Amino acid sequence: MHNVGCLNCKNNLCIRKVSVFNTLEYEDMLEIARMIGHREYKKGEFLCHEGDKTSMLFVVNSGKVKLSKFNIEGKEQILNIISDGEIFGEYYLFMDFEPYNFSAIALTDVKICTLVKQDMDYILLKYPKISHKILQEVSKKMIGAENLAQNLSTINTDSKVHYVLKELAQKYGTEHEKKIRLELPITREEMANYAGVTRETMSRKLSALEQEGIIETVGNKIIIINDIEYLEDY
Amino acid sequence: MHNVGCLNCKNNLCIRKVSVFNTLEYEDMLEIARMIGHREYKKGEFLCHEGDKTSMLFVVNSGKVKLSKFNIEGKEQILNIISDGEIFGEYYLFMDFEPYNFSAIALTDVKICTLVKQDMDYILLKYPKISHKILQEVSKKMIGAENLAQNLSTINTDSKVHYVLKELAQKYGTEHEKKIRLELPITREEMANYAGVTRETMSRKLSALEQEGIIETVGNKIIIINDIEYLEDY
DNA sequence: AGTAAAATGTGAGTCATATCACATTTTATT
DNA sequence: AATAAAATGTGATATGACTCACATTTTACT
Repeated sequence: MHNVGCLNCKNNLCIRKVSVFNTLEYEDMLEIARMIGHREYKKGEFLCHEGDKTSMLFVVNSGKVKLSKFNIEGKEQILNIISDGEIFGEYYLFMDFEPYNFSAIALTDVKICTLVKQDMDYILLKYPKISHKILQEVSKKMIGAENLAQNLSTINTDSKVHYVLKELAQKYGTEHEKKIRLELPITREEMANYAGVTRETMSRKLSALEQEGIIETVGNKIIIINDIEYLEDY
Repeated sequence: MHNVGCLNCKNNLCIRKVSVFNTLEYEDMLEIARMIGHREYKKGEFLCHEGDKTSMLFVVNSGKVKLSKFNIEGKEQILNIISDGEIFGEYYLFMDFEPYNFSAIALTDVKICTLVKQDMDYILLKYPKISHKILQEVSKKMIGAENLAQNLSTINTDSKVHYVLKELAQKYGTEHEKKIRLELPITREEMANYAGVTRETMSRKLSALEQEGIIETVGNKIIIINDIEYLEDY
């Protein structure tokens, strides 16, 4: 981790691209920008650890971050992937002394803006609209978490793999003539850790889908989904 | 389902026992009470179905409700159990036309108070404190959902069973001389559907725990946990 | 109280996935 | 460009939970 000055945001307001803040007046955004701390992390670095007690809001300015939990045997479960313009850690702003229940790990080199709880308390009081925006944000994530839980509870491994493909396609896919081009932000192993299967199983299931013509792989980082309906209908 | 008048709440303000509302002045609570709809459901009835598009806040006045998702094969995954004084459906107040992603089913005969989205919009505007309270509520549930997801991702069936016992103990257990008396609001099958295992596996694992002296069962509805530390340490 | 229905316990067998092992490919680093 | 490190693919095997079946117990209902 590397602390950098406010240079990033002076001319290029990071919070402007964050939906939680972007309905504010420019002057109000400037006020908030003054409270923001800036950090940079290299790929693979931890932004926070499960169990940490510091409460702050993380704004991803550039890059991607995964939120994960690790069980005793060290197995990772990815909960969410956060891209630039998105936030995380927001629910700890409303609970006192509750330790983080996840770790955040940089998937790429990232630039992060942070807001500490005390400042956020002030901001929420002064701009009640933001509360509502955050409620929308948390609500959406809640539905995501519950869908993930349902997916993980299935014994059907195929549908776990399909689920991850659908999730990634929705967030990182671009449609071209009924096909979806998916630029993967994560490795096969991480796809497995998101789906709740082993790396080997993920590898085998993707091969099978390619055999059937449902998907095509281009190297390791791109997947073309030929038949998204097949994945959805399953 | 059975619609009842406001009788329940005239003399006995249901929202008084709800943390989201109970810091308001009495007059304010009365104002809100006038907007409240009242319903009663028999055990087993659905309060809402996954896919429903009506958005309302449910307040459980008496009884217990489970929130579940069902996959295509009909397998149930219980997401949460809501007791009297608690609310659910709150995250749909902040999203437009988003269908429910769970079904709610009465575990006992229940009395429910409801607030429709339009009224809640007014209430949130007039009493901004409530937004903050709801944020706390949703944040807590978010952590619960993520913990559930992690639990379901484990291949270790023992730890899934332990997880459910710990969760239930925390909510429905009473401590007596280092032992925890747990009055179960759900059946073995539902415990299994919460843990993400089959009924048979749940049954066998509980028998094993009883063999080892970790727990004792008293009929089907009471479990005495002799060694909670064993479950926590695992 | 008596009967039907639901919930629970438990044995036997199957099978899909985790695990282990290792070759191969891709990516990162100097 | 060369080398090391990481990621990926794939075969063989084992294992443990799911499935099915049915006896038994508990609960609900008239």
